[in-house]
Amino acid sequence: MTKFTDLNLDPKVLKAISEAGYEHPTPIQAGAIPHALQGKDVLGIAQTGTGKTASFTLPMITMLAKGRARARMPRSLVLCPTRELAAQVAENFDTYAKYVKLTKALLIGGVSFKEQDMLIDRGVDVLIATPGRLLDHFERGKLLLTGVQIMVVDEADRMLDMGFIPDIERIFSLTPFTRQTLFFSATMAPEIERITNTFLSAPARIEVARQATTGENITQGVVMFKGSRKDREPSEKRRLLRDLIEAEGEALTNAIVFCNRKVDVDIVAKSLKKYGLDAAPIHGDLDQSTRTRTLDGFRDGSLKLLVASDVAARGLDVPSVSHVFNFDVPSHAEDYVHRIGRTGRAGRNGKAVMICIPRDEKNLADIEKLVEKPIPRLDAPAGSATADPAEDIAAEDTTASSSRSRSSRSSSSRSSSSSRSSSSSRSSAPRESAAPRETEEAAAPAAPAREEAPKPERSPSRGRSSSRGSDNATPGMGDHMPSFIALSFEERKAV
DNA sequence: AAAAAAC
Repeated sequence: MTKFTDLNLDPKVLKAISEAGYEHPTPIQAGAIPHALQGKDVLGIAQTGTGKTASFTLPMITMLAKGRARARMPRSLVLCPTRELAAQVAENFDTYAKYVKLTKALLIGGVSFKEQDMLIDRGVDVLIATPGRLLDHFERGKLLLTGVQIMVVDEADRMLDMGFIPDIERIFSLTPFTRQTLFFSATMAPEIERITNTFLSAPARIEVARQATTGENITQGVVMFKGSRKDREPSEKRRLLRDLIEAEGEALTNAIVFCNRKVDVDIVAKSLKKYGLDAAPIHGDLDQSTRTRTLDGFRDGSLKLLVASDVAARGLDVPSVSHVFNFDVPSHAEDYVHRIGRTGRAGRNGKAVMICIPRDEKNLADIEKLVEKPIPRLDAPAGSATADPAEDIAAEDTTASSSRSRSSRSSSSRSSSSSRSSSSSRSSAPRESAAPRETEEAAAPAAPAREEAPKPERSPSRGRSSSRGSDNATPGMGDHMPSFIALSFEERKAV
């Protein structure tokens, strides 16, 4: 079995690796690092969670350890689709370049130019950036990319989804064509294939097949749900979500709740909070400091429920969560796999529960086709979905501004919009006392019987803090993806 | 149809 020490990495890098508790490279690392160190282009086809990030940071640090950066001319460039992902890569450099003198700058939107400019001015070895902000700096004449020796494109297929490909092509054209390119994508869509044919030269192609399929350690289920009336469906659906969450009891240590739309992320987070659950929203319309704070809180365990848009579906190195709830059926079947892949990581057990309303049945069918097996239907927890229609109108009221004047009880909960108070009431309170229901709807059953609830998975809810270095873990190892995801585009079409 | 990312 290959060890990091077999890989010709700088001794100082090896020291940092070993201090981080790693000994054996993951398949993508073992495959990519030797080629990268030889100066070859690399085409890595791998999911997040395969140790992909270290497969480029480790050789980069080794190669950049020699030489010095010049002002405004970064020696290497890493492009990421989202700000969080870029920040994560930067952290990875910090970890492994601990004993190497390397300067880096993180160029992402949502924060001030000033500090970024200062760093660039001084000269950086590594530039980690999202495309928009990078080009912004370039257009201001603050940045020269002609000194880039190594360029990394991370999560290229997601860049494609987000319409970044023209930017990427432009950035490619600003760097010397003698550069070394390390290119990573989870899939090889035709457009991605075209880019790699254009900008990579004779790349070593490393394709990582996932060992396990979705099933093994992630228990999946879907609750088919129809509102008692069309206009009541949203609030009843939120109630169902609460019941599903509470039905999990102690087995739920932390969870991500995915919604398809940003407004719903806000509404659902607000609704959960209103009922005493420890929840906070994250999506791209929130300012960067809030996003960072929320994510940090979720990582360190002080936040239990993260309500998220697909900003968090891919790539984020969130600690293994015990549960994923799909409040909405994702409309791209592949997103389902990415979302539920946030649980059951590193060999632990996870549970993924989805709510499907009639309108989403087509999308559900697409998902089942993609994962090649039916998702078991679950019964709603007893007492759910039948009663308590008018529930938390106030939560909706924040966004439905037009109807706001009509609703007499809307004023109570509007104030705290998205600010995640750092108050002490972080842990979830019992719902009876927490639900602020002074109105007549309060007559609805407060504590439904739970016998029919989906059985809580026995998940070994160990301390999350140790999640990174357990067992023989290698960076990011161990979240399980269905086998199809590792197939190339052609192979998948054939299925 | 929506999310993400630039000011």
